[in-house]
Amino acid sequence: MSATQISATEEPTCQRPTRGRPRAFDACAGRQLAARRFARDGFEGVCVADLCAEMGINPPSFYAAFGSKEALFRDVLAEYVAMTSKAYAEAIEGANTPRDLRHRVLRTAVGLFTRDGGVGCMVLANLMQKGGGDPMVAYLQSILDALNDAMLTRLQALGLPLPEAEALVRTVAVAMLGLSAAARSGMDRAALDQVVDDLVP
Amino acid sequence: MSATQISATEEPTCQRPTRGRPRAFDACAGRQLAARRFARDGFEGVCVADLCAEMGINPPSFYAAFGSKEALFRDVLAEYVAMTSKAYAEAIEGANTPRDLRHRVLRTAVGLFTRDGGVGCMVLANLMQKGGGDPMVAYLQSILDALNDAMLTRLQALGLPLPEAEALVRTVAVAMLGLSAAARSGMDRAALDQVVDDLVP
DNA sequence: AGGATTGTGTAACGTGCGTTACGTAAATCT
DNA sequence: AGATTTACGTAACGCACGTTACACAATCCT
Repeated sequence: MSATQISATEEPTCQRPTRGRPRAFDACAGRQLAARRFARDGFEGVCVADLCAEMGINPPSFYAAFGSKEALFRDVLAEYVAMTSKAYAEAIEGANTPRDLRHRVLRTAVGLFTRDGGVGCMVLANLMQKGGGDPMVAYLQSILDALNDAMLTRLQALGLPLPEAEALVRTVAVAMLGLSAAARSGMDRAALDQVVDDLVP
Repeated sequence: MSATQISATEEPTCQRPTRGRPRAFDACAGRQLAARRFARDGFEGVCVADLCAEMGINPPSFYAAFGSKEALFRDVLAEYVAMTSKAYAEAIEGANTPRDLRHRVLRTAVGLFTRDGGVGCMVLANLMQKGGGDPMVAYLQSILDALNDAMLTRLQALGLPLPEAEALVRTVAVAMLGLSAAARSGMDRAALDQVVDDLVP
């Protein structure tokens, strides 16, 4: 909900105004670079100076292009959520039994977590590293809640009673936390897939 | 290895010199408080000023008593590792089948993670939040490696071939990462125990 | 060409953090 | 009592970080 949060500076497509001096760097590539770093190191683990250095720009160019560190994070997070939630939705809709849902969702998660060099989940990584009082945590948690609700609804539609469905959702959530952390720490896709098979009886 | 790292300022027992002005605060209680915060928020998520405020002291007293933030972290981490590794060793030794080992270790982990208000694992929480280049990560990883080696040895002693044993160790490691993060985010012991039962077929 | 608009580089500001200098207070030892 | 040892409180330092002022450069519109 509250999906009317608009990018602070640019629309999703990287079109630029036709007047004035053109940019000397690729802002879209910069966003991708930032997305990778935010997923790997978390919001607090990334500093603007490093991002600027990796993009080959100076701080004023960064702020002109992205607004602020937090605005950039919100942008790449929104794009990440849009992409991944679609993948999870397909996994959930395609599941025909509770066990199948568990397996499909976890396999999908592994596929997402091992993209881009195996960096884990941007949402989970930031949830795991932030303190409870942070305002951003509420938003990250709401993203997770949406996924859990989707799983719960599907499991009930498949005939699973509520208590068992909730327990299964918790199990999948715990497994995803572990898979994300393991992917970030370097475990490769083959090993993670084997772990999923081992975790889904 | 290299176990001769000695506490920067005090021996494990909280004995104090008999001369000079006595302390106006309980350093042992302060260490416990710090241990809880380091496990919950990670090394970087704790600031010295907050610790001082919670202990009711000023920074110079903190440094006189504990040496530095990092020295205090090493101290409480060493104590935590000594305590938990004993618990894990008992779980591993008491296991009679691979499935039993898996279940015992994960149950032990849940018991440890839900102590002290459900704050997760101090080692895993800090591993998950630190970047790869950090020198402290190597030490934290070596603690994990020791646990994994102990599991691997026991599994082979139980007759499990190496590839399967390694895969099972990876599965347990991933599950522990998830359980620690879930405990930190507020999942209670009953739910976590149920998750463990669900993850151990 | 000349003005308007947008981007860039240098250099700095403010804040929060870990840490410490320094003078003062409270205990023990001779 | 005086000297010595240890701890405390105030205040500050140095550094890294997010962020911005300001002057200059490059492009588009008329």
